[in-house]
Amino acid sequence: MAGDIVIAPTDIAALELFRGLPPTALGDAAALARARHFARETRIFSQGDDGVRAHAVIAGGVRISQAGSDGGQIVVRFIAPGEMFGAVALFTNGRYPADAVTLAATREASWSEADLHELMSRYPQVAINMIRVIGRRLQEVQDRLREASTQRAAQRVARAVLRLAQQAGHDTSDGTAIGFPLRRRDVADISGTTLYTASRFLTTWEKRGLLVSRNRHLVLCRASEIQQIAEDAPD
Amino acid sequence: MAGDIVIAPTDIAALELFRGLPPTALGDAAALARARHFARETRIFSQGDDGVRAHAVIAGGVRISQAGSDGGQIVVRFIAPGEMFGAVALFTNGRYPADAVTLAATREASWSEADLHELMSRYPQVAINMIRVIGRRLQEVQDRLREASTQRAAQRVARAVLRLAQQAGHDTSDGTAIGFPLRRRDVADISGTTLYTASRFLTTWEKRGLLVSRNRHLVLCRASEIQQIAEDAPD
DNA sequence: CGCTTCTTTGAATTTCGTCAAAAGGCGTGG
DNA sequence: CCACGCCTTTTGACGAAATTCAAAGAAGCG
Repeated sequence: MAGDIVIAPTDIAALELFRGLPPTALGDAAALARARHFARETRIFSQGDDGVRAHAVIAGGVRISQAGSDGGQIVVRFIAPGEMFGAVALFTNGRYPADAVTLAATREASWSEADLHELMSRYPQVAINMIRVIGRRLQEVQDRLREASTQRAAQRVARAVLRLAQQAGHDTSDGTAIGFPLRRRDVADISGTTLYTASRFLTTWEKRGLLVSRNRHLVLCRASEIQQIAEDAPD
Repeated sequence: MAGDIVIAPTDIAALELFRGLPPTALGDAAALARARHFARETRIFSQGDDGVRAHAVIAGGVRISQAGSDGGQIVVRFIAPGEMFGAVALFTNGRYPADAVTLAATREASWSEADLHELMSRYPQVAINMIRVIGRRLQEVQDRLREASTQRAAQRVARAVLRLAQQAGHDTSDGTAIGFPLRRRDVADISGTTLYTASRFLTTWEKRGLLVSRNRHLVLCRASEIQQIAEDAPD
């Protein structure tokens, strides 16, 4: 299920956490990293686990989801290549606050708490990068919170797919394709709505030619019209 | 409206951002700080402003609220004494992402971007503290996002007042009083519901004796029963 | 004492979640 | 290669929760 693999310094250089660091720092980071490979739909860690490490996706994708004491769950975030995950818990209470499950076959690297602190004290830029990454995510989650409280389901679903395209989209002949597979359930859980409501909107939009959904992969054909829906009220 | 005032190192020592620092560091921080005093309902900064500084409340309270392109707005957070605010923008895009307005007469301190970076490079613990603070807030906002998406209005309002009591509550003869004044509108905006819905629940609970609302100050009398409402479904 | 702001309460409307069931797609194993 | 089964998606009907609109009452402030 989880196989150890080698990791190249060029992989490390592509991570947001180590942006702008000198080659020696990248070498240090690579030397301290534990690299692994996971199959699709494999759990990397679970909510409540201790032994927290700082993770980053090299290739593939990860779904970070959070379940409440009641049944309800949301997708906190999807992690695309280059992004880190699970690291905030190192600085708060030492337990993962959410589940991490691969969306597809995935390569990841991770660092222990001690090693990350070592890297941060040796290269303060790592701490600065981390503040920037967490800060951006804080602002993004705050935006989503505002949307969840003030906007309707159609707008939230539209914004969610736009954000995903921004985060992990690559251009194809017929539009912007989102880099990892998403079920309707995933779209619902990141939009803050139900499977049924998300399905209704996506199907409607597909019939209008705004997007295409093929084999759990979304392709946005007319992003500007989806943007319209995100801003206006209509369904 | 805004008057400059002196600031004592003991005030600095009480700030979450400078926790665990040696006295010399506190002195440096105090020397670089700009301290000011604001009357009630005064705007400290506005969404979109540049010239970002890192702020902290010494005494009083601040409402951080965010408005979308549509009319809708939410309260992102209330800032109690000792807490920082407005600092994340220093590491992201250099513009305040929200409005900051005083809830009551308030003393605050603030640092320029250059001075904060200076303090961080001289005392790395400041950067670590900042990561911890932002990390905690990220987790808190994620919790609220999950609640907004999966729980009903009654539960969200109940959780909001419990969180506020936790954050800024002090015990009195008849229960836990929240340290700053809150209108129904404020409670609604932080619960992700409307003024009317929030009012209905609060008056219902007040009639049941779970809490008291006097002159815009909330006092939680039976926190355990409010906790019940937050966990169960009933109104 | 009058004005403004805040709060309460009622009634109608709407959105969205819930439940149920059928149809589709994909991979696996025979 | 086909058939079977499981997972995913679609679609309809219903109901409940909460927003919206309206208006009156209460409270603080000058």
